[in-house]
Amino acid sequence: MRNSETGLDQGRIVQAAVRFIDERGLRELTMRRLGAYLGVEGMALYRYLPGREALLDAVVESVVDELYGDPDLGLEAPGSWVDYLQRLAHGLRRIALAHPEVFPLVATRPPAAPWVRPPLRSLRGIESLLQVMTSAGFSDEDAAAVYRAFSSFLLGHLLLEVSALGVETGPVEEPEVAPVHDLNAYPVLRRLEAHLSQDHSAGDFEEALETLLDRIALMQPARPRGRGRTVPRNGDQ
Amino acid sequence: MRNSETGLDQGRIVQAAVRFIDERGLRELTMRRLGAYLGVEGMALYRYLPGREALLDAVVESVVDELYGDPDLGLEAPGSWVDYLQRLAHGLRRIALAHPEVFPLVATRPPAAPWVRPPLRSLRGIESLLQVMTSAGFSDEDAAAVYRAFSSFLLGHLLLEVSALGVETGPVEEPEVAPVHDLNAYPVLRRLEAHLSQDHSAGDFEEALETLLDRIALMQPARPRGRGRTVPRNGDQ
DNA sequence: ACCTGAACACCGTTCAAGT
DNA sequence: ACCTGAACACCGTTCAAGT
Repeated sequence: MRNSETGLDQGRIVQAAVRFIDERGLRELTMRRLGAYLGVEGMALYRYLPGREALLDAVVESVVDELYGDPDLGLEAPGSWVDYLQRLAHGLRRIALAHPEVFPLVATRPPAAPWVRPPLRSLRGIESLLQVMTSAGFSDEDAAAVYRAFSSFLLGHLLLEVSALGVETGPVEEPEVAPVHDLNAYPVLRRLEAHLSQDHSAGDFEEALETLLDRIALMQPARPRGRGRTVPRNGDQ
Repeated sequence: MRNSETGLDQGRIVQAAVRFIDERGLRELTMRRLGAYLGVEGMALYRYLPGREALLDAVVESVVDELYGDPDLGLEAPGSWVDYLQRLAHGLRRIALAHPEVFPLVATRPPAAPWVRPPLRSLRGIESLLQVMTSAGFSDEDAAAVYRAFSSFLLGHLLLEVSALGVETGPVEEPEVAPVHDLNAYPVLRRLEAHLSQDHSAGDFEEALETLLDRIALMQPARPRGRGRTVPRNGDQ
């Protein structure tokens, strides 16, 4: 038997790294500390990974695979393209909220190819999105445009939502006496403070997603395969 | 005279840091290297800045101030709210493209308050946006919603555009024999590769901005002050 | 086969000492 | 007043040595 209980293992290391980041934040992650976290000397990790950068890439891949690997999500057998995009969006949001400290990494790691955009980083995922859209009758150009629009929608919303959770808080500590800038100089801000501090993320996300899907539906060709979406009637039957 | 020619200075240091990042990338920026870049010993920087984190914050602030400080942009005397939001969006895009290595920092630095969202990071900027929207007749709730929608729009588009430029490329080097994953396993991707690698960023940005502005226009109250925008006629006169 | 210890070149940061 | 040198506690990474 290779690595039954005690032994290291690439998968085991990456999984530990994800947990470590979830618990203590990205900035605390150090090869030596991750080693200690695993009861080992840090230098031992280099038997299984070429270095820190490779570890971070593996962390991102592992977290994103939670999405594409989950059969419950039904990304394999989507009903309609609307259905598919909705599941995909909600799935990614679930990941972002489950690993708020990891998500900025998903969003900013250098892409493998220029057309591989965060946060849908995996070739598998991109392939399946394009597959779904083109099968639904969208042209190649439109499918590519949908991919771009969808990526930027997700990136913007999820990064913002996650950063509102207080991510990147570094070593934390120190409430710091007066981080409240002088609000008196900004009357409108002060008046709207209550509105601004309310959390609208879930609702905003749904609403913007709906808008995006409606916009995509307008590209849709005449007789789509499985539309499953009521779009604002545009004249013809 | 205090720091005429040779001397250090907080402004001088921050400006040097911006240039350093533009030239060699964020990951290369080190207190010691920035010192050397300024002809000084690195430890000398601590006379002017409390530490590295503070330096990064100052870098972000300085870059964002290029926007709010520029009177050409006309953010001070906006014509209509549409005009204002357009100038703001294009101004931020100009910044992102001018400093692609700095922008991820603008996007991911921890916000000063929970309602201060990247990339519109400055209280001054947020105040003026809210001021413009409420003066145009938008309710407080709607003004806050516009602020949120606008932030996530900008964050998504600009981060994606900038990351496509090859940001975060670390120490660069090494084209690495085969970074092209096995495209044969992904037929749709392979077929659409040409479409996907085309750069649509400018057009996509304009189009999405227009859509967003239209969506905002629909919140607009009955008799706006300076509308300056033709919205799809909604029934009444 | 797998981990450790020592080592190297680098960090950020502090502080006494130089000028 | 302003910068430097030495020092400290930490990095990532390599590699010979231990078991």
